[in-house]
Amino acid sequence: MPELPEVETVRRGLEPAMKGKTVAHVDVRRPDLRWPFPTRMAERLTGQKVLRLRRRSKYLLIDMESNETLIVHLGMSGRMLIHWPDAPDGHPEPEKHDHVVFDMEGGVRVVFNDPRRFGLMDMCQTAALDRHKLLAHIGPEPLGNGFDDTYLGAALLGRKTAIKTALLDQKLVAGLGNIYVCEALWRARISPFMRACDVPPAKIRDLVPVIREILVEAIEKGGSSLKDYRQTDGDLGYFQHQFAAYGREGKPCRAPDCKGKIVRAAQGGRSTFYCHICQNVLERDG
DNA sequence: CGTACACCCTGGCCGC
DNA sequence: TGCGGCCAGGGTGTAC
Repeated sequence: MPELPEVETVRRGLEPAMKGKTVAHVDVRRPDLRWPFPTRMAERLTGQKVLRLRRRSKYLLIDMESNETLIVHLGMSGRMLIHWPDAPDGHPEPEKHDHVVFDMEGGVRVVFNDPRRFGLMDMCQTAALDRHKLLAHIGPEPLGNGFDDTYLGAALLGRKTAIKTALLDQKLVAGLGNIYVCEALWRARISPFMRACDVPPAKIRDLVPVIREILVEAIEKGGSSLKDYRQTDGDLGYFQHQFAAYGREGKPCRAPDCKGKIVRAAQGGRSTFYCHICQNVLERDG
């Protein structure tokens, strides 16, 4: 599902289609996603040039020349499909879950498709983005300078919730979802069930570079599939990465010389994947 | 404030 | 084959 690396991949993929181009037409094909679309969204975007595309956490930020920013969240199943103008049969007819169609000057079409409609869009003054309800309380970017072991140690202090749950908290660190949290804990050999405040300082020091490595690797792999971005299936390879833990229930642990198997357990209503040997999970409490 | 959990939504999959 | 039930899960809202 779209976590930080996937959103970053989408951002990079959209740049050649949108950056520096003027929005010629916007077709809003249903009234709402998770929330109603911003008022007069189509009118506010039409005729405006896209200055740049940014990302904050899992949010895609599209800055317009009008000093407004379009905020896009892909939710669970959201995609941005690009239809280039040189396609032999022109643009295909919109499909059932194509909710917003952006026609750019020059003929490129960008389609927001989201079957489950957990995605959302909003607009706000670019200068006021930091104060926007969705962005104001998000923690530091894991690939930025604000995320280091000093910060993480302080953030986990006194938190009794499981480290798995804590890392999913966007106020603690931005952009991590279920997949990359499972992968990071596996790689750092930390039990997902351990209370956040009980994670030893040495493990916290391990966790910071591990999280960075995993995200960077995932972005690089997403980037390598960008050449396929023109394909109408729009698949960015969300599940093409080689995960070590996520989704590998019952399969052998990939750690060298480890004879363990990946286990799946419910934690906070969602699946956690881990190796009970590497991650030293005894019962259910780390 | 921290913590826990229900809820939103659809498509895919599994078992009967 | 058809159908019910469950699962995926990010973020919000509510309750304790």
